[in-house]
Amino acid sequence: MNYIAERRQEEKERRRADLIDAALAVAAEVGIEAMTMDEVARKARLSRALLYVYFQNKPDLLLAICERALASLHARFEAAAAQEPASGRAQIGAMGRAFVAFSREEPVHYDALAKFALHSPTGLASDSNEHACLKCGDRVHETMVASIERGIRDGSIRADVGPPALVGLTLWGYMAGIIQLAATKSTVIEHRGYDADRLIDQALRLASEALGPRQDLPHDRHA
Amino acid sequence: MNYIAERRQEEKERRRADLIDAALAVAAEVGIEAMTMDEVARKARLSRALLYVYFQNKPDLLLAICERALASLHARFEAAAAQEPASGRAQIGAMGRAFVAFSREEPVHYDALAKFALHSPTGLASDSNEHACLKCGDRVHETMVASIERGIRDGSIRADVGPPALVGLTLWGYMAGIIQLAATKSTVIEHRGYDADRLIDQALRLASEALGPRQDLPHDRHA
DNA sequence: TACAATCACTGACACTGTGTCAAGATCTCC
DNA sequence: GGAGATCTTGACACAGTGTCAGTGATTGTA
Repeated sequence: MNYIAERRQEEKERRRADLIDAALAVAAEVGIEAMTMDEVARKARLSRALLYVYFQNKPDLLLAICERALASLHARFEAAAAQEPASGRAQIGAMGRAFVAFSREEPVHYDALAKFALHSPTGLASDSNEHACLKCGDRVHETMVASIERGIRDGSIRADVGPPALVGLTLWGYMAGIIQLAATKSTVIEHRGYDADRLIDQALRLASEALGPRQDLPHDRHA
Repeated sequence: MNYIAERRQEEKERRRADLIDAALAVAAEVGIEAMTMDEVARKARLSRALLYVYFQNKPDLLLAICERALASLHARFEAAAAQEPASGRAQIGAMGRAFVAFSREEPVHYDALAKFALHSPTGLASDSNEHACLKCGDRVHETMVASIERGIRDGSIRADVGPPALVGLTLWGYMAGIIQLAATKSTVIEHRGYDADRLIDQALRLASEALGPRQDLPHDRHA
């Protein structure tokens, strides 16, 4: 019968999700770098071999984690946009802060993304986890672009800032770089007399000012 | 005698340098990720065990590569400052372009740094390679800060931009993020209708504008 | 020159982790 | 109850890291 295959499909997806949960749990304990396939399998109370039925290899499992991470980040960006209806620029600012909160509240997700960011996509099958990640990334990007376009329309972002898609990529790059710096080099930053929070404030403010109209109008208040 | 120990010391340093050269050569062939200690030893025509006399472990060898990378980057930054005597802001812009050139002309050095950037310093012995890296990073930072301070003095950078040290960290983070994005996600960027070069131009321009005086003065020309 | 001490160097080993496969266990349907 | 599909695993081969006892070369000493 057909509904049997359907149930099996659901069970498969459920188990896949469980395995990702197990991987996240292990990564939370020992760090994503030190996580081994064996520990993940043990945490899920399955044999290691079965893991390779659900994920091609370890990088593939990490990509599955990345997909979740990007989905979560996307949700945070949407929420950020929703809670700042004032202006497009305020939305972008809220997304910056949301990105920071994400990196702190979901460190494993964040670490997975940071690792993912190091590699170029190998580009192949459209059913791969990698492809799913790029799709998720697209959605995040679209969310940013929508707020940038809105900001240009409502005047909170200067029109000559550049093409919205390119500005979105730029801001993503800026924030990714800053957050990585703040997350991994806090001791160095403190050694220079500041701290991660001040760096992030500075970075958000500078970026926001860069987007805003050139002269200090009342509009420019909320940096 | 004493000069024997001295010669041995020199030989040791020479061999250490040779080993790093070998590592760089291997990394250039197979990528820094896939490089193995065995290949490095074979390239240097030594046993693998000897490698562990000169470097504690593989990460330690990578840190030695990072130190070289940072030294090279520092030299590029100094050169950038020297060739743009016009203004502090122009110097900073030149450093941004120098960073981009570095990432493209010394990909192995760049990759080592990008990997290094993922980890927090473990902070311990002051004779470790890690400590040497942080020292080198300090020098790079100082070079940036000097140009920022100069820019504030000569008026090419607005005085209320923030504390120079913090601005330096911010710009470093911005550029590191953008370059990583441009280097690893060029296919994604092209998929959105742009390319790595346009992203970099946009990022450099936006950052430079953020530093400059608020209204478009003639000064603002060289973005 | 002999011979001890120190240093440079290596082969072989133990260990950890990945990915694969043949075969056993379980489920489904006739 | 048994054929066939599907799920699951133990055991294996392999690759890479890090270590150490021991060999051989170099230096200082009698």
